[in-house]
Amino acid sequence: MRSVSTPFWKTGPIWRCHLRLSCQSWPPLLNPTMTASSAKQDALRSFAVESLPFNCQIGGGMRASQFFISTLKEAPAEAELISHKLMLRAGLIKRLGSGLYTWMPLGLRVLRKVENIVREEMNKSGAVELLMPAVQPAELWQESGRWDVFGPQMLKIKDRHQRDFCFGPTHEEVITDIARREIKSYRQLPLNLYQIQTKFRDEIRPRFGVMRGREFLMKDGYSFHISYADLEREYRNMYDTYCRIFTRLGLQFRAVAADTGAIGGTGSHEFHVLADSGEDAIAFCPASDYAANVELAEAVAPAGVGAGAMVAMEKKATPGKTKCEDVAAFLGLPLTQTVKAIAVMAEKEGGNEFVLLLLRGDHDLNEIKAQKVLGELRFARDDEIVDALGCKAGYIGAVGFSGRVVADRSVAVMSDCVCGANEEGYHLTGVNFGRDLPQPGTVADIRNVVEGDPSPDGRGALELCRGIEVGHIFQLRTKYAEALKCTFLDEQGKDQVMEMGCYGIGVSRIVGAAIEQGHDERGIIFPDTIAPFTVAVVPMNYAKSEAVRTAAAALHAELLAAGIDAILDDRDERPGSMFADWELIGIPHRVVVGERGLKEGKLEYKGRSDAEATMVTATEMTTFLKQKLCG
RNA sequence: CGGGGUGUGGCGCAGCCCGGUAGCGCGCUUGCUUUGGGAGCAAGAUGUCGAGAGUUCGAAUCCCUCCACCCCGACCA
Repeated sequence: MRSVSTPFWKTGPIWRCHLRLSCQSWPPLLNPTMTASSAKQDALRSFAVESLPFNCQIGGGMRASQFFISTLKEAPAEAELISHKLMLRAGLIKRLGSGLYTWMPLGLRVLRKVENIVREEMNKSGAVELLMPAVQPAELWQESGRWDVFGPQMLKIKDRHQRDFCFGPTHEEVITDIARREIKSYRQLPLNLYQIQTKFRDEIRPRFGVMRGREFLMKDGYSFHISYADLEREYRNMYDTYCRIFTRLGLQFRAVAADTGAIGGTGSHEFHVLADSGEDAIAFCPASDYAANVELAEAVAPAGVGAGAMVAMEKKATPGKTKCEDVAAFLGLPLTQTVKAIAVMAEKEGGNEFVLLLLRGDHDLNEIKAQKVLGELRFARDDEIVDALGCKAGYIGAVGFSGRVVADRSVAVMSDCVCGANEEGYHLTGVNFGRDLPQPGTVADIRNVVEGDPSPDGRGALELCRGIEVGHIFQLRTKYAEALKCTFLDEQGKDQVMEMGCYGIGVSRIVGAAIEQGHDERGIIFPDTIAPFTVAVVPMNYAKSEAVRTAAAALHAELLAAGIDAILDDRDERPGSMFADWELIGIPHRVVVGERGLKEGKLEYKGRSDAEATMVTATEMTTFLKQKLCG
């Protein structure tokens, strides 16, 4: 709120400081008598040319001495995640407040490259770009009913007349308002509008740098249709477009069937960048296109039924063995033959009901699934367990228990299993449903899927991985169109509610996700398509060797002419520190220009992930690099 | 919001228990030497010790209040 209520002119000293800084960037214009080395003047000249507005962020050549590079040897203590640490160390971002980051020049180049790829592919798909206000009046949100529903995640602000506004966390309301005002006829449909814009969500806990910032850059698109069939067609078009975008970004990703969550509507897919640090667990089937969030993935019963009862039930002493793993090891039986009983209290009219949930020893409870069966529930307290079973947790089981039992599908097909004896220090072996205890009252899917489970589509086994959600597409259907009366006249001249889809991409999050996926002990490894610069030209002994200076400048110019985004490191740093910088920053290709190689007419090439450098004839370097960049 | 933790120069940290001169490494500035993997020597600059109130002759250190930030949980691009 402080930033909102403090007028910018009261931040005078900072403001003036910026002015002074920018003046210093322009000495050739303001102070022509300034003295500088010829190399530096050269650099300033090229900086001035490249700084013209029509040649803005991407493209154009750059010299390292004039670019704002600030790398750190040690990562600030605030960062935990590898991508966050590397972004801070490489100087791509600086933190202003919790979940608020400045994109430094180097980082902004990456962000803009991601943004441009998203924009190009969206344009190719037939979507049309527009830009909506970040600040939105409360009335629209009240009309859709979300002013109160959205909750504290929405930053609400007041203007000088005490009128309510919010800093847009999303734009369904605004776009639907545009559509209802501007679209009158079926002839104007379908239409897909998108924007790339800053959103603000007052996250409960911002973390991981730009991966979960409060202010972030998002591509959000919205489509309008005369029929559900046409929405489905466009949804498929966006699905394909998203696949092209993430492929071009050089990311390993997966489209995942998703819940529709708070935004509502039916059909929905999330796009996840695969990374071990991802916040979401994903189950997928390599043999088919099945993929789902682990919380949602259906755990089907193992194929076939168990072998049937082979042995008699026996009570075995298992002193001190309370975990399934320990019991199985102690008895010399496989973990998959044990059954764990989890005691919960399910909410019921007129008090709670004590329920035993049965899971195979190697499986974990999925509380969301269990709640779908039992309603609201919590774990039972120790005293409640003793009351119901006469025994403390660790040795409990369903044998002799007369209350409600919910068994997971995979437990229902087990035989000769091991479970607690409801007596401290004892377990039962050879337990069979229908013989030693009644069949469970309810059989349901109440566990998380595990690696190797059959895919719900029956086409192979599931594998697990973790992912970072970078995109999400929804079929909104008529949720917002109805609330905001967004209608059109059909061919019969009848009023119809529009079908809508919405399609989001977390542009700034992609930068973090790409780094999670591409890094090593030396730093970031950017894909060619989004690296801040594609090639670093690194001269050895730049200040003293005219041959090196000439060759480096010539190569730099040649690369730029060939359309390759190259930076010339004219800082005359020591070689080790230049190498370390470019490796930390993640520039994918490096060319070293040194007197040693020049004597034989050669330059040294090294890809960011290559173990060894390659000598390349100087005259062939540009061709060589072009091939590298295509392949 | 619940739980855990941290605030000391640009970054990483020590000092706090046991009150008395604010310190180290990196970075920065200047000079000389060095120049194919984060150089060496020398000289320097940079701190309202997160803020406020209190105890005390004296507070980075003890007490109180507040703030900021980070980490673990429920939300989401």
